[in-house]
Amino acid sequence: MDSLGETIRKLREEKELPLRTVAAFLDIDQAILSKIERGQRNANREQVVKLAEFFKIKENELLVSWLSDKLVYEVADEDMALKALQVAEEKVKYNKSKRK
Amino acid sequence: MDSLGETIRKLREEKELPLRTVAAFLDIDQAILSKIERGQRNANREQVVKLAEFFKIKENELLVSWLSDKLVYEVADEDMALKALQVAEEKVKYNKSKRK
DNA sequence: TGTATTTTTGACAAATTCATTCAAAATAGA
DNA sequence: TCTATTTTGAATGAATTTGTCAAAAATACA
Repeated sequence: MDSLGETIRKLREEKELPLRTVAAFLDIDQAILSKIERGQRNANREQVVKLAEFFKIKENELLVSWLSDKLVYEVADEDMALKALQVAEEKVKYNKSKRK
Repeated sequence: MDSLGETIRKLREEKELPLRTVAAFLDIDQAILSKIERGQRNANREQVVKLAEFFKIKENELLVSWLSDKLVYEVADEDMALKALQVAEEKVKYNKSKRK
């Protein structure tokens, strides 16, 4: 149940790399990466894709992790969070079938 | 499977009220309400609560509709949309159990 | 038709949020 | 302690959101 931040921090620490190295690859300030790892900032799509490339993990897995983090953030503190997520699922399924 | 906008437009038309009337109750310009009804603008929490009050419907139902709209919007155009919603659900459940 | 009413649109401004940079402070390890 | 790394927060600028307003478009209906 790791967040994107926790996931990439673990990966980075496994390889014993400083923030600097990964940040350079992403072409961002290391302060930003530090914040992303601790969930204080949102990564953008491009950064997630590059992170997957850097750590050689499946891009889609990391994208799901990133997207779901954003969703959780969106409904945080709402009593109706779970219900809203379930209804959103229905809506997405409905839209999908409608588009065919 | 109605969006918040569709829901409140139907309610307003049932009662044959002009945008003006509902907008006045919400204390917003009728242009904004027009856009909310057609999904071009997001309502805020306060407006949703007032709309429920105005139309005398359950506040929670309208909040779920509003929240789920935002979630759908967030994952729109993403292939991983459904998966992300499911993972987000797991995360919310996990956080809930953890907070106890 | 013509007229009144309602709805939609888009330009604009204000307010708010968001991302980024930077340097200093805190932390960790030898 | 010395050094490298990480975290923090203030400052800035960019981007997004929010609302106002007036005109245009659509609608209703005599």
